[in-house]
Amino acid sequence: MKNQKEAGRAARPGRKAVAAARGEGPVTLAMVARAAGVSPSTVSRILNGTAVVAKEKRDAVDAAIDSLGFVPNPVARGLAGGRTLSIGVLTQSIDSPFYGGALGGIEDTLTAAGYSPLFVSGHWSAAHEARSIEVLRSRRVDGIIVLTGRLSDAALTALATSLPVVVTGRKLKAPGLFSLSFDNFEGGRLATHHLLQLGHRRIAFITGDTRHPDAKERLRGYRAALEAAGVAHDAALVLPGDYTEQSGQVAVERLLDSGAPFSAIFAANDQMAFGAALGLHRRRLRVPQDVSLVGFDDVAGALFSIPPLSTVHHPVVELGQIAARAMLALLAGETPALALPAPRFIVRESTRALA
Amino acid sequence: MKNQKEAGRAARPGRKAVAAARGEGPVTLAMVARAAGVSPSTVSRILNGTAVVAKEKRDAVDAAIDSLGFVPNPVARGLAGGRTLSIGVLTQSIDSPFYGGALGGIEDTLTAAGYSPLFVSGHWSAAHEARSIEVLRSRRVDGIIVLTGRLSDAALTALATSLPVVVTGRKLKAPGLFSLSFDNFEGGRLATHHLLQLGHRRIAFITGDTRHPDAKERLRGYRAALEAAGVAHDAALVLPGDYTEQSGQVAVERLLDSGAPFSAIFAANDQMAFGAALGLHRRRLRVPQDVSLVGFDDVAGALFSIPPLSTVHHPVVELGQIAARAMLALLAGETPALALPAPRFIVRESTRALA
DNA sequence: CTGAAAGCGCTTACAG
DNA sequence: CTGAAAGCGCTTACAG
Repeated sequence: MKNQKEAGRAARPGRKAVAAARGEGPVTLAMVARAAGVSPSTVSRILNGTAVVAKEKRDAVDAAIDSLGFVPNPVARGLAGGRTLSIGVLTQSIDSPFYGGALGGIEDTLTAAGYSPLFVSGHWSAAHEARSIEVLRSRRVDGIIVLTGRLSDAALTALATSLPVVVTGRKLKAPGLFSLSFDNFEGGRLATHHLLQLGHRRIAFITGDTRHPDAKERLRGYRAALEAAGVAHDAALVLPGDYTEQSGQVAVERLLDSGAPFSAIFAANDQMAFGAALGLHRRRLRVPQDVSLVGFDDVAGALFSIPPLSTVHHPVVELGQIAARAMLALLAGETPALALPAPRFIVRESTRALA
Repeated sequence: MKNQKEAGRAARPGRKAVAAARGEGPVTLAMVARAAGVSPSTVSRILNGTAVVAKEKRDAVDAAIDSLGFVPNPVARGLAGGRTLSIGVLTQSIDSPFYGGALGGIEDTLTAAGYSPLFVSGHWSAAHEARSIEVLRSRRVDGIIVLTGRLSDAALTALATSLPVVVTGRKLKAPGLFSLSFDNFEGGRLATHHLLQLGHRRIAFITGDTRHPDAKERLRGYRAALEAAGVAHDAALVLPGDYTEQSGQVAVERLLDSGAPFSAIFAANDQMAFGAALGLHRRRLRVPQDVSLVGFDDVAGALFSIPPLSTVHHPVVELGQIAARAMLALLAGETPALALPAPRFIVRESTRALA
C-alpha cells in the first residue's frame, strides 16, 4: 500500500525532474489550482472569464499564475474545449509580393488577440486549396480566412456551415461567412481616368488572369472609363496577361509588334507593369517620356521602381487587419461591420501628359 | 437504469447529429477500432508504425480508415503523445521579399512530410523574438527553425536543450541544434571581384546593418577582394545602410554629395541596390553607362528591375528546404549532413566594363 | 460562487 | 502480437 502510494507520488516528481533537466517548466493548471488552494475548475473559469469568481480566490489564482509562470496549454485547451485559438489562413503563396502585406496584417491582429494564424498555401489550384483546407480542419482551427483563391462559392458556403469563414476578393453572403471585397472596378476606372486626363486616348490594357473576378473587374473599370470619355474601345489594345512580370513583358512585345499605336499602358497589376517597363526598356522606349505606364496594387517595389510607378493603391495590410478583425467578430458571435477603404490612385513618376 | 443507459447512449448520436448538421464528420480512432473489430491501441500502433501488427488486422484497419475517411486529430495526438507534428518557424517578417522564398521552401518540405509550419515573426527585435518563441513552445511545436534574427547564441543553445532547433545565418554547434550558414564572405568577394575584373577600382560599398554577422561578412568579402587586387581601401567609399531601399538611396545621395569619385557601387543587398539605382536616376546618372551597380541576394525583383540587376545569388528556396530537411533529420534522431550551395554571381545588365 | 467528475481523441507503458 | 487502463492538460455540464 505504502509502496503504491510512493510510486504514485513519484510519478509527478519524476516528470518534473525530466522537465527541469530539459530546462523547461511545464506548469499545469492543476499546479496553479493546488498553489492557490482552489479547484482546477475555478482556475479554468478565471482564465476564460466563464463565470464570476470571488475576488479573493481570483487574487490567489492570479498570484499563483504569476509566481509559477503558468501559460495555458493551447493543445489541451483545443482538445477539451474545442477551441484551439488558432485561425487557418489560406493564401496562394506564402511569398507573394502582393499578399505578403495581408499576411502581416493578419498575423499582427490575430496575435494581439491571443490567436495564432496557421498559414497554408493553395498554389493557385482548387485541388491544392481543398487539401490545405483539410489540413486546417484536421488541426481544428477555430476559423478560416481565405485570401481569394479558386474555391467555389458553394465550397466556401459549405465550409462556413461548420466554421466561421472570412473570404476576400468576392461578394458572398452566407451564414457564418463574411466577405470582403476591394472595389477593383473603381480602381480600374481611376487608373484609366488618370491617363485620360493626361490626354491619352490610345491606352493599352494588360489583363490579369480573367478567370479571376478581380481581373475582370479591373478590365471592366478600364472600359467604363474609356466609354465615359467617349473613347472608342479598340480590342487590339487589350493584351492578355496572368499577373506575372513575365506576362507583362510579353504583352508589351506583342503590342509593339502589332504596330497598333498607343501612348500609354495600364497593367492590371504592378508586377505586370514592371515586366512591361522592362519590355519597353528593351525596345529603347522611355517611361514616361515615350510611354506612360500605370499599375495596380501599389506593392512595395512600386515606390522604388524606375521610374517610381503610378498605381492604384490596394490597401493590403488593412485588408489583412480587417479580415482578422472580422474573424474575431465572427468568433465572438457578432456580425462584422467592416469594409475596405476605397481605391486611391497614387501619382508618381511613370505617367505624363501627352505632348 | 434503463434511462441512464439511454441517456448515456444518446450522447453519441447527439454529438454525431450535431456534427452531421454542421456538414462535418469527425471520425475518431475509436470508431475505426470498432469498425475494424480491434482495440484503439492497435489502430494507434498501425497509424504510428509503433509495433508490428498482424496483417489481417492491419488490412481491416486500413479498410475501416478508408471507408470512414478517418483523419487522426493532431490536437489529441499532441496532448497524448507529446508530438504535434508542427514545427515553429521564427522569421523576422512574414512578408519579407528576402525570406519569402525560404518560407515557401520550408512549407513545401514540411507539408510533404506531414508536418505543419507555424510561422511567427520577430520584427527584428530580440524581445519580440523571445515572445514568439514562447508562443511556439506553448503550442508544443516539435521543433523550431530560426531564420537568423537577434537571439543570442546562448539563448538558442538553451532552447536546443528542450527542442530540436535549426538556425540559419550563423555557425553554431550545440546538442540538438543544427546551423546552416551561407557563405556571405565569398559572396561579397565574388561581387567585388566581378567589378574589379571589369576594370573598376573606385568601388563604393553600401553596408547592411553591421550588427548582423551576414552584413559584416559581406563587407569583409568586399575588402578582401580589393586587397587581393591591390586596390587601396578608401573609407569614403563605404556607406552605412540597413538593408532597406530607402537606406540605399540615402547612401547614394551622400556618396554623390561627398564628391568622392567612384565608377561602381556594390550594395550589400538587392533592396539597397534598388534604392541606390533610384538615387542615381534622380541625379541623371545611368546604370550601367555611368555607374555599374551590383546587389546581393537575387530577390525576385532583381530580374525585372531596370536594368536587370547583376547580383550574388542567395539560394533562399533551397535554404528553406534544407532547413526543413535538417529539422526532419533531427526529429528522426539523425545528424543532418546538409549544406547550402555555394554563392554564385549572376551577371545581368547593371554592370559594364570601365571605359 | 465552486467542486468533483467525466470527457475531448489520442498514446503508451503494463500485462498478457 | 494485442487489449484494458491510465493519462496528456484542459473545459464543462452537473450538482450543490
